[in-house]
Amino acid sequence: MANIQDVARAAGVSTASVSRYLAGKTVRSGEAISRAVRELDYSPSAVARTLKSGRHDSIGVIVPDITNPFFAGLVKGIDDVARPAGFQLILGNSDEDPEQENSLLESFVQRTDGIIIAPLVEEDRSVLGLDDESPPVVLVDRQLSVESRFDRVIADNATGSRLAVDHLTALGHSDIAFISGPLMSSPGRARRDGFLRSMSAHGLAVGEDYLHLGDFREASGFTAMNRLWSLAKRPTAVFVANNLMAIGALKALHDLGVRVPDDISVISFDDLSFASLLNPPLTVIGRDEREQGRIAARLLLRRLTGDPGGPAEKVTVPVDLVIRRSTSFPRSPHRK
Amino acid sequence: MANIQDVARAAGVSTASVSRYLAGKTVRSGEAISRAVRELDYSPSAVARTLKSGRHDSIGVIVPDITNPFFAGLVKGIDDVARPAGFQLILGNSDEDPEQENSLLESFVQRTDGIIIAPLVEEDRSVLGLDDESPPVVLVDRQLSVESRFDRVIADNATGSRLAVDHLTALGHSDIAFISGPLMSSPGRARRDGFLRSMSAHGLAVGEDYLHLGDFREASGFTAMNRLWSLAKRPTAVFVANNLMAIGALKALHDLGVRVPDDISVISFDDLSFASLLNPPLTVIGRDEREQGRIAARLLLRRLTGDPGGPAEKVTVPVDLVIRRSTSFPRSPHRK
DNA sequence: ATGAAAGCGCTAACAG
DNA sequence: CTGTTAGCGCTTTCAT
Repeated sequence: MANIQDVARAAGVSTASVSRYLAGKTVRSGEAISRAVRELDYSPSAVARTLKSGRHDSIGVIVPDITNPFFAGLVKGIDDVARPAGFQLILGNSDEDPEQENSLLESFVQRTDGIIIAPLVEEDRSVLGLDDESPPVVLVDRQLSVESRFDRVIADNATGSRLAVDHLTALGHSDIAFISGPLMSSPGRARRDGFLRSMSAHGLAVGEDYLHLGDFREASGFTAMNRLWSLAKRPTAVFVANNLMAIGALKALHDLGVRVPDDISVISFDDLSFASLLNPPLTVIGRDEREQGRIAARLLLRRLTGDPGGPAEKVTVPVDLVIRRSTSFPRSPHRK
Repeated sequence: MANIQDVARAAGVSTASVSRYLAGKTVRSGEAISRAVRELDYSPSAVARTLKSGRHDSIGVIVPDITNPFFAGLVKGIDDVARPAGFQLILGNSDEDPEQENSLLESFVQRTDGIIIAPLVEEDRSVLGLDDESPPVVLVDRQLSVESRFDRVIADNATGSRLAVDHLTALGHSDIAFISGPLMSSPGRARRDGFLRSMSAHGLAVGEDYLHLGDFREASGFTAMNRLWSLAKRPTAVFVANNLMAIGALKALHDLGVRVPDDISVISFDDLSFASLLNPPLTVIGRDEREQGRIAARLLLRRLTGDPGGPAEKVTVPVDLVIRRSTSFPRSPHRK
């Protein structure tokens, strides 16, 4: 591989001139350099460049589950604004595993100019352990409990839960179960708290039986739904804290031969591109994840290219209720 | 940020000793170095290390669409084997755009020890332009037309198409339409060729009307299906070349009020985790994408840690027919 | 086992 | 505008 010295020699100039030429500055012998570059098929070493300049021209994104369409959309949104700004996107999938998240984060701190991350838990030690030397970090979809030194863009989870409960109660439901995300994660907790608060605002109690803990993955929704249906007093509606668990729950009901919404109403957080194709089409609390990604990227770019200091900013993105066919008024007797 | 010199100074040794200590070699003053590292919160610069050693300890993966569950699964499979082997995964999404693919590839050539890519087209100039200096590359899911210098792992697309056609004809269909992927991509072409060949093996002709070109994305399946249904002589079955286009096609049929499989049978390439939840559950040609990812990763690791030379290997992964409910014998009259 | 020193390839003062 | 030069932080001979 040719290096800058080879080019300088071939063009009969100094390496500095080549470097300047490469940086787009006007150089007297640009012609000759250009030719030398072409003939030697020279391309500058990004590693050396980074070592010297400290710039990577790339930003890192760490998500808990790239398989989740929500995060896939988020990433696209980030790409929408990062790429035109001249930044490569580098993706990492923590797979809901703190160790992987930590190793990804450590790696990205060294390899990127800035990081956008959806931290696994509110007390995320990896993120909290970051010091001033680390590149700017913005939190997306999930936030931390104690710290507020990071920019962040979060969905309005409390309102989302309220919309779901309001919808269900308006239909006449009162026996409403909840399949929660992990309470260590900020959306997990916020959605559950919102659910509980809204229920009690409606004067409705929620028994232990009706509160199931999941982990945001499909299998846990499946398990929780099976448990729910084995209860002596079955719920007439269930609110599931995310899309993947909702799929699991739907599969469980399907296997059980339970009809939705005839036997039970189902509503979930997070829309899906194919939600309308499901049987039945799924009623959801949706939001614009791509826009959420764009906002996060803009927040990060501001730190990168504008004022690196300044107080941390929190932006909340709205959610909305998308009524499809998986919810209706309670129809069947729901005792076993 | 402390550097190796600071540590050496604090420990009263040379930088060489620190470097050796870091590399896990036995050093006399390991104790002192260890303390210095801890006190200074030292962590070695990956960039400097790479510049010197040439190693990145990471491998790059470039896929056309991270939103597609197939590729998401593939990436997980790669991660399954790359991470235990000590390699970070770095993901890039080319978004079916040759320019993005090229920029990603150029970047990854500089930042990784090896690359796994699903090239957009068979005549992929970015990949074909790679020279001996580039890190090893393995092709996954899609291959190139001319070159065979790359290891690759490909699905048995021809068999997949045959299984689909056999299934449909066994049900009694003869008016079978096909929504194709881009013919510039290897699976696009292989699946279409396989379809045509199988059809003629059954003595069935395929009119121009029944051959629609898509781009593997949802919207194109939607459009194609609408066209198909506006034909004077409608097909009684349609074979869609991938999962995303199948979703689009299903949406079109749904909007049109067409019943599946009563009015038309639908089968597609690529399974989906939620295929059984669709209305109706989708009959597909499936394969184990995660395993496909694992194989690709193993192929790459062999180049990285074992024999870098050796002839390129091609492995073909099997496909299978998963019969659900979207296909049945032709029932309704299908003339307009 | 250890230290001195060269150098990976580049950029950015600095002096001209 | 140009060339000289000093590193960025590390690994790795090469002597010792």
